[in-house]
Amino acid sequence: MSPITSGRPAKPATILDVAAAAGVSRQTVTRAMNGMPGIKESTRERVQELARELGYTPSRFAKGLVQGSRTSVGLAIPDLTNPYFPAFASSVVELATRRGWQIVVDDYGHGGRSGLDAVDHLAPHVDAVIGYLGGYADQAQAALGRRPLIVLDEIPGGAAGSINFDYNQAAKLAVDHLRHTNRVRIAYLDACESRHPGLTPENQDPMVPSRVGGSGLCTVRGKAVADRLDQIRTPWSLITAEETAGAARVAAGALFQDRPETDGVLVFNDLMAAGVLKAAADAGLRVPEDCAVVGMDGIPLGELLTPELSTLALDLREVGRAAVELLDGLLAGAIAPGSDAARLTLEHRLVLRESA
Amino acid sequence: MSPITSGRPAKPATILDVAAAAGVSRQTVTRAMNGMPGIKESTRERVQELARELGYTPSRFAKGLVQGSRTSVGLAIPDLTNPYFPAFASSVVELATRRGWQIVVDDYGHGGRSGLDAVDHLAPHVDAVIGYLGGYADQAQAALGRRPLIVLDEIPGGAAGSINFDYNQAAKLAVDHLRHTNRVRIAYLDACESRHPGLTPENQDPMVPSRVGGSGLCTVRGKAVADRLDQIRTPWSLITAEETAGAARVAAGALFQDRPETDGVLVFNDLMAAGVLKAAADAGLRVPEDCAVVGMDGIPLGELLTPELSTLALDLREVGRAAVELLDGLLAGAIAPGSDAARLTLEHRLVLRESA
DNA sequence: CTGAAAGCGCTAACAC
DNA sequence: GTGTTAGCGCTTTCAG
Repeated sequence: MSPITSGRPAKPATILDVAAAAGVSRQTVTRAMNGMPGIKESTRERVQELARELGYTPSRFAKGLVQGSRTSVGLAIPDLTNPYFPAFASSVVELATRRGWQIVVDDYGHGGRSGLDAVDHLAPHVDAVIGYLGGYADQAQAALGRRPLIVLDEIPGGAAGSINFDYNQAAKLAVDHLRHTNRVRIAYLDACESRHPGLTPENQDPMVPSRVGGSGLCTVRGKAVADRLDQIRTPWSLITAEETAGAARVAAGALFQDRPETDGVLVFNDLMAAGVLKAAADAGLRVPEDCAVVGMDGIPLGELLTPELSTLALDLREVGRAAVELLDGLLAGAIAPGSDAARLTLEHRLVLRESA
Repeated sequence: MSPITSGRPAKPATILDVAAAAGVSRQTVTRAMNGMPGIKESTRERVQELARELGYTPSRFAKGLVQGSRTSVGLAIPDLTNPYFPAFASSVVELATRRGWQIVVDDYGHGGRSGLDAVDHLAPHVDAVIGYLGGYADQAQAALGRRPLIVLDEIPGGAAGSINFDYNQAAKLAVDHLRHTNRVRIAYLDACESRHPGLTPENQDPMVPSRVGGSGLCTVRGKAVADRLDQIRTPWSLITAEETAGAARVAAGALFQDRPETDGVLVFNDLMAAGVLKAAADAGLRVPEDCAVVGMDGIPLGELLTPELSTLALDLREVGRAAVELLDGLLAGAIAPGSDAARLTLEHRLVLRESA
């Protein structure tokens, strides 16, 4: 029988405990545990057996200290509950794993935490952060020191890397499509109270009136849509809702009630667009005959809805790939932090399915 | 100006570099960086400034080695792309973060990796693992040594903790509902080639014939459904598909073609049920009038579908909470590994919406 | 094949 | 207030 089989040690066993139990030096234990050469097979087995019995697990800290870490990347995400983010995360995790990196996630969507809180929480444990922070790029990069931060969908500021989306291009695609299909009473449903990048005073356009209920545009997405709409002199209304399908459903319900002439709705994201589709059904509206609906994101969810959602689609696996490769370049020193090469802009495609 | 402002050091700065630059001892640097008392404010600021300039970041390994780790938990997940898993992960991440734990995720759904691969990958970096491994409980627990493993939805074997679902109860709920609403030609769509726990030889029932195309039941879920169906002597057919909405749509399409008399379909999970709903629409079937559809999982997606999906719902936040609390107990020694208290069984609720 | 020394970067204790 | 001394648990030399 084994010398020590029972009793759960308060202190976990160390390499010395195993060495002592086996009557060998700690080197021999290292060699046995790590499959290193220069050790007799019988010794190795004996040591491994003892290690198992003692419940010995090498300290990842001691190991990391002496060997240099495998790289670990923080992933800061506002809400795992919005399918957009898992879709993105899935891609990041896959590519990162393939590189032998590990991903530490922080979903900061609960308990009133911010993207900056997430970075602060991650900072002590990671070598870099990729995140949708909703506007703390500078402070977050400061918290990370020299370790690279890649922000998505926000003003990059001092962040080492950034990925942005060309919403002007996207808005043009969608708005023009709506107009070309003869939609003349267009509404845009924006997300508010969101963790998405707000408009700064500079790019806040006082000429864009709040069309409904005195509320205004909240997001750069909204700004781009408004600009395009105004540019082609199309009357439109603005509504806003929290960034959930349920809230969007309610808001769109009110819209369809107040302005039954609405014949096209462009929506902040696909999840909210799903709510709009529901609201249209609630109101007895046929989509797209009575009213077209266009979402934004391109998440797989869109294809499961009825009618299937037309949307400004991002290739999310591609976005993830871009983030990971950018980080790789930054980490390797191949890309300079803050340089042009570290400032990516991706474009949406207009994917027409059934809803528009 | 600062003494060293440019040049990216190959070796990251250590506490000694900062101490040297500031002309103080490393202890003082520690005190400055960690907001510890017993240091002059001016010194603290000077040191912090220098640290920033040198790009100094305390080594998490050295820190962990000396302080004892914050606990880090691996989360092994088969596919972030199935909304079920992010919903679960969201809950786990929230509760874990609240405890100051960090979560390292591994989505093993890509590149032919298994749940065991995921655990092997996570093992060196974590103090425990929570995961849907799809059947490697014993080997995974062995890989973790004394560190607790909590497996979900599989035979727990030697895993320290486990969470299972009472599929017999669930199957009864759904099947009986279908029968009580006079569905007489019921089909069950099972997931195959899945990472879900297969039937072991012991619980494989040779009396359950393969009803369609020579394929058989793959999952314990399927077994429970089959048992209940047979028990109440209801004729039924079995079809199988890969665990995606698209595959389910194709499979269900074939079913509706081959057996147009089918008036009720029970589906392995909600994602696949979404595909079945699509297939029904493709076939011109009205749901639930012509054919009822019942899913399993209770993910929010179900409410966005048309018709809204009736389903055997799990409270996923609750499942996450159970996993985290169980792990907490295990880690604290309040719950003994493998004991009854570490073997949880949760139940589904039948949530009736529009599709059945 | 095995052991002894040295040191990774940090912080807890104690000095001063 | 600040510096000095000891390790944390492990792997890398380098000797035997």
